Amino acid sequence: MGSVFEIIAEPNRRSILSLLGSSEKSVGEIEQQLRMSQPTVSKHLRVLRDAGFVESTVDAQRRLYRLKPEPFQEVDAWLAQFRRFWSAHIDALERHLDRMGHSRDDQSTPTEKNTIRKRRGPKREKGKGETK
Amino acid sequence: MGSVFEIIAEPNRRSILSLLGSSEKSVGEIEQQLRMSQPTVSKHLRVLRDAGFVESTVDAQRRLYRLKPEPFQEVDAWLAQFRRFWSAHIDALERHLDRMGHSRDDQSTPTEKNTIRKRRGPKREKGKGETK
DNA sequence: CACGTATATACGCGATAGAGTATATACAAA
DNA sequence: TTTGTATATACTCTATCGCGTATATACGTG
Repeated sequence: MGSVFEIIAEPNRRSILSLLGSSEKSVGEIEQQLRMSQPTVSKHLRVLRDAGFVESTVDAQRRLYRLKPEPFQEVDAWLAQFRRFWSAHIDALERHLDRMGHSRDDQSTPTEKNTIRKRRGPKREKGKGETK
Repeated sequence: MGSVFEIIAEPNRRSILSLLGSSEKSVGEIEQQLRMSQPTVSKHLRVLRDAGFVESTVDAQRRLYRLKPEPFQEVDAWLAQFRRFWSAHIDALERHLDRMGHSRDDQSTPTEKNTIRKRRGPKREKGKGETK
């Protein structure tokens, strides 16, 4: 599997990562708390480990998995190129997040606003709302 | 297509987003600069617009696409839960990012670094190495 | 050693995404 | 209107993903 983005595209994998965010866990614990089948958990963990998101240590028959930071930072690095851009739109953003029922406890940068509208003369119509 | 993560999982879409990061562009410009076929560009733009990553205005026969900030922030919000975790590992992280430059489809990381094996019975060990 | 537990892997299946080709639509200029 | 340009969509094909089922492997205990 290619990039870190493809890795975190899978909802169950994101759940696993979030779960491991609190503390390291065994496969069985993950299986139980997330209500996924054991093979499914193992396979996702395999993908996550190959991608560097997690690492494991052996404890008797158990494997304890925990997060590794690097791939997250890679995502963050990609996201960084858009930060300056969205910082001017935080208000609209909050509406958006509220609407989706997401909790946003982030700590983003509030800074300048560079809303550069460069529309020209009206041509004829507007029809901007294409099918949604 | 479900989440924002699935949207940005596609490499061509990430390229489009990065390109639009500099300034708004028409389909033709994207097609040319990224060397993708026109239908491919249009379809990706459709996906991106449906997901709220971009919006378009009409300029004669052209459509000018530009970024919208909300979905990026959504990704950022998810990432936030891991920030406190990786901040302790910045040094290792930088090595990681340096090393991987930008190569795709690479997961060569030898994840078997500190595998604390505590078994004692020699049982006929099979390749614990992750076959990939 | 046999057994139970914990985890990993193999295999087949159904769903779906992305690309290519062809065509449809919108608009402008002649 | 006809033609040319710019973009969107329909359709088909192929590859891959994620799951379930079944089995293999590893380990501790009796």
